[in-house]
Amino acid sequence: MERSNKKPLTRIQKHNISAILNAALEVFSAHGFRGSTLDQIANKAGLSKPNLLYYFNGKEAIHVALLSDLLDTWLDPLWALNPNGNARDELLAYIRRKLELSRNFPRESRLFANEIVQGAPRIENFLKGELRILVDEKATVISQWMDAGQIAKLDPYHLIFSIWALTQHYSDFEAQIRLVRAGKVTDPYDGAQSFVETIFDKILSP
Amino acid sequence: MERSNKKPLTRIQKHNISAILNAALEVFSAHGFRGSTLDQIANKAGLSKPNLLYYFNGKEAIHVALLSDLLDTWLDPLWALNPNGNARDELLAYIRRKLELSRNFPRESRLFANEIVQGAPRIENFLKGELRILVDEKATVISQWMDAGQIAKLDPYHLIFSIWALTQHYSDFEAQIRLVRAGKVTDPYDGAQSFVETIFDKILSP
DNA sequence: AACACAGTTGACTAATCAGTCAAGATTGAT
DNA sequence: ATCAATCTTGACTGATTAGTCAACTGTGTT
Repeated sequence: MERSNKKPLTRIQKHNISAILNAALEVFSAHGFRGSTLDQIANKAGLSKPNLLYYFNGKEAIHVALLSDLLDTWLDPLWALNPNGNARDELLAYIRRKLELSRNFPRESRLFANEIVQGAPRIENFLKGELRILVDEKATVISQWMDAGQIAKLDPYHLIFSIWALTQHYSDFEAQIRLVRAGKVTDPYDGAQSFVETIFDKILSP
Repeated sequence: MERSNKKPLTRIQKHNISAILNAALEVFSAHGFRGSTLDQIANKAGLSKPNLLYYFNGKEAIHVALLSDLLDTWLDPLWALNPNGNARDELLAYIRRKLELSRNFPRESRLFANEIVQGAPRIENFLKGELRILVDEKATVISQWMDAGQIAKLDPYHLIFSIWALTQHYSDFEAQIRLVRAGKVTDPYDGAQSFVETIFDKILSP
């Protein structure tokens, strides 16, 4: 993550590292990696640029730290899908968790989106490694639910992608929703949960 | 669009301007505005950088030219939604057009996505102007269809957003789909059309 | 109080990149 | 073939930006 590999962090280190990561998340998610500057990040973190580089070995290192923090969080909701639970309840709970993640961590979601739209150069290994294995595993579970007649028969992969698409749309394309609904709606998430749950309820009906 | 406002374009102008726009679309959609360089674009277009700047007044001008070409195309499928047609047929046709646009113009779609994810700084006026008016108009049409009992009652705005989310996901997040399905599936659009049509058929059922 | 180490910074460097310019090459109409 | 307009480019400039460094200040442990 940062410079050292020895354990104990001082009070000042903890404070500054978290200030840097928070500032970097703000800046990277809004402007992309190339569009962000160390000065912007240092500024937002309340540090000088050399001071920022005292804690991280470079721009790339900050970005990597953010992404690896993020990827674990990203897997969690899908991990929690319980093969022994009720199919519809489990999937709707997954959808709810994913939507909440989008709502509560829009900057993280956009950081991820920026990365993917530009071809996922830095998280290729995560996508075709950990994520792929998890998705395969859960797609199998979903298939079994479908075969047992608990939910409608659909392509389980496309089903998972559709959940990602719909839930992340509200954070990643928030600017579009906000501007198209300008004046009428202040919170882009207004009505999103009930809408998404309603349509997936219909989609999953056998 | 470019330097002059007098009419007739020479053979060389036509050729080079289209080579530049094509190269720029390739580069901007893959790396974002800030992540792209004039050298990359000039290179891909087979021109020297000064020569490229002979045709366009700057990096920004190329980007603006691409975006304004794109925005018209973007409105078309929604424009075509016919208030006097059959609700379900019209909506499914819209979904099909939108998915085809994603499949046939993935670079354009990603250019747009890059712009939105980063807060839509350059197309704010389009979003809260033309697009907003069109969306309001079509949302009203959809509401009337719902009131007439032709399709299920849902929030028409969220319905439109969900169509955008699902269809654009296949081009904008293509890298994710490709890597998660690596080895098993070569074309990310495989099965997409039938999946998307199936679920919207269910969603729209009264 | 003294000292070692953690933390901080102004002033740099080197690289990258958008954009300029003046001079030269090509084109096509006559 | 001539010539004016169009087209092309090597060699620049100036701005921005990632990253360095040596010198300085603050902290907490004894």
